[in-house]
Amino acid sequence: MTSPASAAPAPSVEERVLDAAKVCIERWGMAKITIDDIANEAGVSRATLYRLFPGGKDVLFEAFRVRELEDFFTRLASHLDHIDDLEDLLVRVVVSATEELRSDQHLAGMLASEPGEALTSLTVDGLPRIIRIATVFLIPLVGEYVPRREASRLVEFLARMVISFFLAPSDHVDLGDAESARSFIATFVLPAFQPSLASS
Amino acid sequence: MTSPASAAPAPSVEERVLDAAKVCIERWGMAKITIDDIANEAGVSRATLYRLFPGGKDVLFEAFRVRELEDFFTRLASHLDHIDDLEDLLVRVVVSATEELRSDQHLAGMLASEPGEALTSLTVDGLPRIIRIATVFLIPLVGEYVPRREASRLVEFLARMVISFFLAPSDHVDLGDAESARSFIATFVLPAFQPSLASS
DNA sequence: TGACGGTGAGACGAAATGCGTCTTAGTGTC
DNA sequence: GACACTAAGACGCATTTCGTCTCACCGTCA
Repeated sequence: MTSPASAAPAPSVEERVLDAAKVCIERWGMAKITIDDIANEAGVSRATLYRLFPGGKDVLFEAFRVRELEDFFTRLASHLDHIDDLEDLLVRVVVSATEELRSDQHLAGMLASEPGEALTSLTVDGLPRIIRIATVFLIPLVGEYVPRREASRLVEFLARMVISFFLAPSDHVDLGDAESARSFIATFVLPAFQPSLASS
Repeated sequence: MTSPASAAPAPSVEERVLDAAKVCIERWGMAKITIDDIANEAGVSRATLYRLFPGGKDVLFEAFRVRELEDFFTRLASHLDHIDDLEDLLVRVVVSATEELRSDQHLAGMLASEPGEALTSLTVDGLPRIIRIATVFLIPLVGEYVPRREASRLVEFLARMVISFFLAPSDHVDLGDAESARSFIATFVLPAFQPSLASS
């Protein structure tokens, strides 16, 4: 099993539990999961699970969502190398993020079978967390072009727009399309965050 | 909604409930379903559900499985027209049944996420029911070639073989392949049920 | 109109399930 | 041998689910 020669770096117990949570969620949906399901799937006792995530299901689910988001932005950031222009960077961010959202089978399944839960985690409950983690991941990149304070507002704005257009596509804007996204960003984003360049 | 001009013949309450059960099973799996889930999905009160299926979940699930099987054999029988030879008929039966089993997404999902439940319904618990319904559907066809008593044994044998080879494929026999199935039937089936033709 | 069957809503107690904490015993490490 | 970590599972409590029941409502038909 945990062969020392294996390429994988022997996942920690915490990671095993979060992986198990993912399996359970895909199998049964968030609404139907119990602590025991996750503990059994992870091959871990319930006591261990409470030790790792004091607070039970709420804390565990929060950790799960954070990890999912970190994975999301890690994949996203991997598409953002070697870009030396703010507009190009923002276009790539919204296009890649939109593409990834659209191709996320897990998310699609959640939206289909548990729309309430899924929408909540993308809006009222989840959006602050999304913005927080997006900020952590994207500030280092965006910060090269705009002041840190502005960068925060910019990342938040992008996150809101990507999610909004993902959940309710527009007839006029397609953030999954580079052309359309560039036009959108040039019109609605850059003027607000680079006023000195608005007339260029 | 229930437009009178609609082609569909206004599904009965019972059918609506069984449809709802199917939706719930696909969404959550059999292990996690509650009576309320099905009642809500069907837009029916719990009282009505108990009125229709006295005995609750067990009775409802039994009815559900029976309907699924009847659908299965109805589709199967639709592939069996205009065959006037016993061997051809048996080949078509096992090939079509195997193909249908292999392409059944619902069944595949069940086998993946709830192997215990799925296997039980194909073997220890479910096989008698499968054989019973297979007999009802196939006896009229097979009965043209062999006596009724023999026909029952033949249908049962075929059902057992199709399920066995579906669950655990063989290196030597592929009942989804017409050539292979014909060879299998000529070797193992016909000699036992048409001994007079065995040497032909 | 009034009787009647079918239904939704929901109350009810009983049973089952899930939760969170705790204790115990086992295992590997230092 | 002390120690940290864990699986297993018992415990009491809260919640959910079950199965039955009553009642009000609605459409149909006499």
